[in-house]
Amino acid sequence: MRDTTTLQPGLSVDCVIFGFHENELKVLMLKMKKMGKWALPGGFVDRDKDVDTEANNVLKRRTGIENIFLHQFHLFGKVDRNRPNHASNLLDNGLIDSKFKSWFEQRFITVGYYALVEYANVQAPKPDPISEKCEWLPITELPELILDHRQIIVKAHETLKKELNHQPIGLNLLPEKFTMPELQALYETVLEKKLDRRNFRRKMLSYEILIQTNERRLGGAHKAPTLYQFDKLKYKQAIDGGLKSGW
Amino acid sequence: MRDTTTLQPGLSVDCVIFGFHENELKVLMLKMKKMGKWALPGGFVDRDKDVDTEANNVLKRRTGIENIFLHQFHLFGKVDRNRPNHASNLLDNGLIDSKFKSWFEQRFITVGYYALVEYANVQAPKPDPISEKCEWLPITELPELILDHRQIIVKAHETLKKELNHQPIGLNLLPEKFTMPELQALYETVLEKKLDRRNFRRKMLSYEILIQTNERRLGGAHKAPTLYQFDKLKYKQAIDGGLKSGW
DNA sequence: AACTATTGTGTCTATAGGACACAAACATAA
DNA sequence: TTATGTTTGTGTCCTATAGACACAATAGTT
Repeated sequence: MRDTTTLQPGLSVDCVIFGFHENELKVLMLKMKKMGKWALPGGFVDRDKDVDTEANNVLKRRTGIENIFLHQFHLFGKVDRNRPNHASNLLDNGLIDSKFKSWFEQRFITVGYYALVEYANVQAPKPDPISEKCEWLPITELPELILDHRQIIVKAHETLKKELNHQPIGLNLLPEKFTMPELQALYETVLEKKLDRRNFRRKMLSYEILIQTNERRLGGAHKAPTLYQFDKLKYKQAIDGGLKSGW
Repeated sequence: MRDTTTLQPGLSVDCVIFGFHENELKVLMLKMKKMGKWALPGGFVDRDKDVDTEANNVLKRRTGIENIFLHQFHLFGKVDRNRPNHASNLLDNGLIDSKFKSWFEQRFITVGYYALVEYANVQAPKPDPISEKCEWLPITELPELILDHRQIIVKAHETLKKELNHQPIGLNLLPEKFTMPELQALYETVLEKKLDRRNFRRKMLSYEILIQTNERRLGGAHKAPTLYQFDKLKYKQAIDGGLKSGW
């Protein structure tokens, strides 16, 4: 714990870090020591640092990744969101020193950010001193979370769904090369609904943001699908213009 | 100025209050005494009050309106957004007492909200003690604003454009009864582009959220347009489902 | 009564979206 | 080597929606 006098009082940042693996949307979470509950990676904001900067630092500290898709999506400002026993619980479980108790007892608001990262790029996520581990958890089966962190994740997911129409998110969540079925599985997972295989392909190709390689993904007992990669320039242009209509 | 000890330190709320009048999108602004610059209506958040609550209070204090469309859209968290001379300027112009100077010198973040109100319902907007007047200004010709308030308005306008596809905003910005050309003018103003008169009517009616009255707006040297009003129940359902595609 | 401006209504066409059929190809088993 | 199961790649049909545009109806003005 840093010297709290350099921190902006009552303000924190929490990051909902999304990854995609085995056809599941996952969130990077920390398991608190003793308490057993899970928490979003977060941080406190230095008085002399931008809020965005701290969000980037959180992402860097837990994943080692920099300069990746990271969007602020909501401020959670209810007065009782860390009341009434959060500080006491932290203290009782030996997670903070008693001299910091009053710091944690004050009313806290938190700024929610969501990040899209390539699952394979985060091999060994790093827990913080008060957490016993840092792991990917499927968004569909979350355990008990501290405070309003479940609500924060729900809101992040809702935002991601809406943004999907304005930003082809695949670039950030998928590896360099991927197949059309894999891209579709990502969309179906985020949107929580099935899409027609042939219509999906037609529409996705119509954006003209994909480059077809001459490689195929072998190994399955069926026709080997072609590998694609994003045309990053056209991808950026498509985002700026906004994708026409939705899914 | 309230006793600052009851306030959440370094946190404010600013409201971009949109109105529609004479085919212009307007924003309710305060003109600061002496300084001459204009500012968004804002407020400080009590330690024991929700942030949303203070945003509603700001709206109530300046317009007298309660329970109206009010959405949080962004937290502005750059460390230098009120630096370096804001507190000194306030003091030099006699707008604050010197005992509050250090309070205003701290780093401030602000939560942006935007509101949609019926212009005619705000006849005499109320200035606060440090403002000489409170008026509607056209969004297209804003004078010099304090701090990053221009940027906040731009972001609010961008958000409104995006939301327009998910929420038929007319209900909040127009009077009880209105004509189709008036509704179209609102859309054209918010979107900053012309729409085809006949196609607009067709699409708007297809939502089935309007009720046609048997009244007409007389006075023009031309065919008198029919007055419509919103079917509030269907309006709500349409919002929940999300309007199909955009403008 | 003629004129002007704007509203109300309808048509045509191009495009996009949803439902669906069939051939091609990779791995495995016979 | 051949047959089989499974999934990919491609194309068609139909409908809904969107954009461009023509013409009649009507309130006020001259």
